[in-house]
Amino acid sequence: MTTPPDSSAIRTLFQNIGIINQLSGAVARRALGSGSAGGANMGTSELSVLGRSIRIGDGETPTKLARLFQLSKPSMTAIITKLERKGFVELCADADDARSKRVYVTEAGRAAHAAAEGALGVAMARELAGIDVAALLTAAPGVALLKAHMDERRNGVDGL
Amino acid sequence: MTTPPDSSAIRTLFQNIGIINQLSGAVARRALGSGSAGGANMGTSELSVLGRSIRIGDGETPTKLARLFQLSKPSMTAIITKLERKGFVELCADADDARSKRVYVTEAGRAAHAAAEGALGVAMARELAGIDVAALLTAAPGVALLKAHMDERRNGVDGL
DNA sequence: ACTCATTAGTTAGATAGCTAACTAATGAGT
DNA sequence: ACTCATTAGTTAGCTATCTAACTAATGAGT
Repeated sequence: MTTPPDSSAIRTLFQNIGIINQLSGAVARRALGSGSAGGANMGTSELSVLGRSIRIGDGETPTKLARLFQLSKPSMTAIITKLERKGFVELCADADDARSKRVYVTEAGRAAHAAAEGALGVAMARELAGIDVAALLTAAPGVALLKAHMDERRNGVDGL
Repeated sequence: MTTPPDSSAIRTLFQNIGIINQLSGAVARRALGSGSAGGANMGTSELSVLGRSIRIGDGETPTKLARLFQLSKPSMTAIITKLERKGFVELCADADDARSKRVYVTEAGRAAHAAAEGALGVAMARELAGIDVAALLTAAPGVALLKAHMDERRNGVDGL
């Protein structure tokens, strides 16, 4: 009973997810890297952090951001340091809690985000050209379910 | 027309895929790492290469394996070197083509593979305990489609 | 008001993937 | 038979992630 009957299908699913992740990462890296079309020279994680801070609101703590993206705290430190060096975010001390910092997006950060989003959108559209988008999106609910399940499992497992 | 109307849903899909990949990688690493339950101390890529060579047949060249798993040639060199050091595979020169090598799985490799598969199966079953497997598998066709599409796109893009 | 477990952030070191560039062998075109 | 583009595999160096362990601040329990 340890291994369900569908284990082969599930293994294939995870393997395909791994390959997709790898290939899409390569596409994104190429788009953001030293791109001609407004490429802003940032990594995909940097873009995600910037995007969330712009869309939903900045002033979050690094640890909160690490949790949101399911990244370790050291990884988030590294990402924020890179963004700060580029002048895309500013780190301010939290008035109430001297342990915490708050991340704010600068104007330069907003501009870089817009440019990078544009470049990435173009690259992804090109990458997905010709695919049956409706068929592709049938995967979304199952994937979201799996992500939510694993999120829950993880939370509380180890030190974020 | 560069950015389709569903771009937000697609972005979420890719983001969820990235998180799933990361979390499942952590689960697998824990299961294979220094595991008590027959943990064979190998990485997931090593296990995949071993598994494919056992199930479908060994004697493949490293480059062929790299293509099959959509990994770069240097990565495959690293994986095979690790497997060889552990005594799980043997590398033989190809008689017909002096540039090529052939990868054969040893008896120790077969045993290690069985142990690792068992440990991983248990870990994955535990990880997925309580999930709606049928709902999960509704994602499989869409994911397979996307993987196939990106596979095709990639082939011929750069030097494998 | 002390003590001590918890939390925020960082530092150090390991790992697995990548690209670029190299060597050696092959084979196609002249 | 030469030349040269292609292919197999490796090496070197980069990047992004991780875990483990650390410091400093917080706050709950006594």
